[in-house]
Amino acid sequence: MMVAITQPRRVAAITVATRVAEEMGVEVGQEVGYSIRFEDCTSPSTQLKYMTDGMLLREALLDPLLSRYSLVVIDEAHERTIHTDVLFGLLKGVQKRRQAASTATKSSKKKAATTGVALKDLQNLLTTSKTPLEKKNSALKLVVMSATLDTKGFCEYFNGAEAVYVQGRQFPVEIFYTFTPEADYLDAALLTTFQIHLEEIPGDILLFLTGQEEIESMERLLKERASHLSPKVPKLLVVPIYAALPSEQQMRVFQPAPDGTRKVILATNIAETSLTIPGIRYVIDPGLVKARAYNPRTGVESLEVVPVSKAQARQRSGRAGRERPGKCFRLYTEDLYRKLEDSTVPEIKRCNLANVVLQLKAFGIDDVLGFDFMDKPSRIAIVKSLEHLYSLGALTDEGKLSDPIGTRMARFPLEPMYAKAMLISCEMGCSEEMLATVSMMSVDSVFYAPRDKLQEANNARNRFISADGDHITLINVLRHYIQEAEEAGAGAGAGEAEDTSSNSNSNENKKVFKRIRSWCTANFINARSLKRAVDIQKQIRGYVEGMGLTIISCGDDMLSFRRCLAASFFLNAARRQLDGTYRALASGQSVAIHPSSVLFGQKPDCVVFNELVRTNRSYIRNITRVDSLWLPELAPHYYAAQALNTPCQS
DNA sequence: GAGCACTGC
Repeated sequence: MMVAITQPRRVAAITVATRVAEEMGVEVGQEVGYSIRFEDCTSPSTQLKYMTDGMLLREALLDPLLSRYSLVVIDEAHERTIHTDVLFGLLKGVQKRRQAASTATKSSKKKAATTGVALKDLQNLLTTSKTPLEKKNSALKLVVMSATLDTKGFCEYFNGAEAVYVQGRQFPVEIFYTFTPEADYLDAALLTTFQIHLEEIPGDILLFLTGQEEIESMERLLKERASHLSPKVPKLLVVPIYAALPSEQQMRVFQPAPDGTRKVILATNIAETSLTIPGIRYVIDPGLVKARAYNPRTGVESLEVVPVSKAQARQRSGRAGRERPGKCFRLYTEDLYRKLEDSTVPEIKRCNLANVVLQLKAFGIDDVLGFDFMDKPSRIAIVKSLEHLYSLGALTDEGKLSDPIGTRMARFPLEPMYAKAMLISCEMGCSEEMLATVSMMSVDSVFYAPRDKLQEANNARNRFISADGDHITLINVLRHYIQEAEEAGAGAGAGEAEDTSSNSNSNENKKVFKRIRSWCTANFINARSLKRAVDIQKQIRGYVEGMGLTIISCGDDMLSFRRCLAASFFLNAARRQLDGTYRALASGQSVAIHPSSVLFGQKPDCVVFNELVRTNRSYIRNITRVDSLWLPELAPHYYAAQALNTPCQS
């Protein structure tokens, strides 16, 4: 039997597996391996399996007792990802069932859950548990590793499990607060940066900001001020980093600054946990973060700038003490720090639960409201998700998973609405187009539009534009990309261009990769996003075919495809009002077409959309024009025919 | 004519 160790992120699973394999003197993929989406690096001899928490959830769908594992270790549990929280509840249930099965043959039982365990304890657990675990249905051991200060909550949730404390390795970081609250934190950050630069010993600065726009404007300000520095003062090198930045530019943060130059990194939360930048001695923390918020009543998700939690503030300051002692400047008062929340609200309480509820139903948990969550989402959020799934036909009138629709939907690694769209498209003869659409919808925007080259970027996008809307435009991008990749690779698939296992043709592959990359650059396309979309497309195609369904293209019959979009996304339909604004038909709220849409300024009568983002206004994005009469025709259970057959006045 | 933190299957 194996040991599973989960991580919230893919890179973490790979790097920890690699490190452990190295220390054990084995090759990664043998005794020690990892498993993440699109990449399974394990073998029959694998005993320690590092994986993303989402991957273990997927495995649990196929093997609800996790019978291949004797021990599951949940690492970084304090991050409380949505996957971690669902795993908690599931694993408690699995423990109970396996315990019951094993106590039928054995009488004495040890406590199974432990919080915060050192590696050597872990090894003890492994060795001592070997013999009894050879038996089928033996008890499942569970270790939860968390950097949280409040272990009580974890121990209570895991039935009074014992806590083991491990000293972390970290250099001291001196914390400074402001004496009075700052009226303008950006101005304060600017001043603090130069104060450090002029008064402190060498070492790079990490400044946390809330988003791309803030980073871009701070970059301009810092560069402008730095150009006025006296020539006697060391130079200041400003480097931005955020997730949407193309990877070539992201790499700049890892290059050491030239001698006599101090690097200042302007980062979003990406530098808090996802990546570690060497050379940081100073951290500037304005104490704010842009976080996802969810209003279960309206079902609208939004991004809002909110104060960080104490745990986040500590995580940020820790970034100054990874290689040597450092300093952290918090741009708020100590009193304000004391008033911050202890920890960030778990993700499961801040987002749409449609997917979580669908997965739970697929596990056979019919009473989702009674599920043993460590932090329970609000009742209304769960009920909203149940209604959503019911509208999509995933649930029966009794609230059970419908078959085959619901069971098939749960198998797709997609949002429920996209999963349903795939199923509908197979019946409507345009599954190839829908496959491209859901793949493109599942990744960050592939259009890269830097502010200084906006016009050029828009011109590039015009080459792909469809007058019908964004979905077909995105299909065009994907089609062109795959064509380009095929021409470049002469048979090599677009997705494989980068990662070939054989070395004999690696030069050939390098050439292919280079050509594709320059095509992306020339067309202002984010290569990372598009590569991901191609990977997803391949994976979903496999799932569809695995269900015995066929992928067929409607060719140029985009009318059929748009009808299919209407049939799939009827819950996200909007109609133009007399005053030119739009009304979302399901919620009744007033929305506007986002300026990034190809339909912006086109005034279509009726549209379906995939995303509603709330900023100053509520904007809909990724939109296709449809005929309002299609809605009652294709979704009669949702739209009464008479409600929509009055033409819109224009 | 505006702007989307970060993950994950």
